Amino acid sequence: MSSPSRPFKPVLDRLKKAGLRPTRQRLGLARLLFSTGDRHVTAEQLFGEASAADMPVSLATVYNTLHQFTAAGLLREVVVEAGRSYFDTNVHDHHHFFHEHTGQLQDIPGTSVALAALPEAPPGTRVARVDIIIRLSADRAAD
Amino acid sequence: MSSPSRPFKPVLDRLKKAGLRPTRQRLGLARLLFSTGDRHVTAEQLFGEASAADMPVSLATVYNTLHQFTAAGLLREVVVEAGRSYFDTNVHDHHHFFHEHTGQLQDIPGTSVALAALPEAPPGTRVARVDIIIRLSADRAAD
DNA sequence: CTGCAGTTTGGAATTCCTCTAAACTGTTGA
DNA sequence: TCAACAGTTTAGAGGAATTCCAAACTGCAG
Repeated sequence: MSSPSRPFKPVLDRLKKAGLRPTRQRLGLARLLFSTGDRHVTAEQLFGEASAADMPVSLATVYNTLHQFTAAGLLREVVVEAGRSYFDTNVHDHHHFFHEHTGQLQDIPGTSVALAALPEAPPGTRVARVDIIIRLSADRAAD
Repeated sequence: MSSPSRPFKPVLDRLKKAGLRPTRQRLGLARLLFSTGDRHVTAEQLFGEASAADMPVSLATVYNTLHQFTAAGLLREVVVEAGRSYFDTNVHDHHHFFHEHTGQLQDIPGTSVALAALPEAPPGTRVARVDIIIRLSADRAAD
């Protein structure tokens, strides 16, 4: 059988804390998102996984849920390609490799990238976040 | 009045060098793009400017041209928001402020931001580019 | 001037995503 | 337990940005 609620309570609690009613759909999507380590998914991908797992959910709900989770701090949205949003289950401070040839996004281990200097924010603004994306292409043969 | 070909030959030459036939449309768009210092434009914006300047050009051509210029190294594409591409006339090594509240993109002066350490590229890949985007929000009143 | 490869174009098509109004469901309180 | 309502879900329409397409156009070599 399926074992519905494994390391599940934490997520359930976080949903409640965020004021999100723990519905069948949200719990199902949360399980897909959070039960296999860090992930980077698009809405379409997650929708596909849910369908494949016979978890009836509409695409609109997948979008709603991803945005609600993001607002609640359970996910982080990463923009690397025009016209496609990735959602990252790792909400800690970190940056990304983006494989341009495959469209794959990958976390960069915490400390191996850092800013030497952060410029001052223009007057009237404050830094909301710093995104660093290292774009990778397939290696050309040795020079 | 309008003085059609001021600091124009350089662009014309660059187009030729890139194998792009210097057509009416491409020259016109190049003038809009390159005659007023560094800019960050979207396709729709540029299309609007061309229309306003009585420069007949279709939206499809604006898209084609922006991509061809980018491929030729005259422009650089910057992705900060899902579903909208900015094209930057500054192709030198630099990074960006992004004003989340206005959608405005702004160059960060060359040296005021730099990486302390660049992680090794995963096997089989090489670093194509590093994008740093500092996202700004409106300053909340003094803490 | 002619011919053609390279360009441009309007409109249809596509892709992602959001909106809407109606149906549904967790929770609360009697 | 159960009614009732606010919060959710949903299918499909709607929308924004971008690409595709096939026909018309235009630099440029000869």
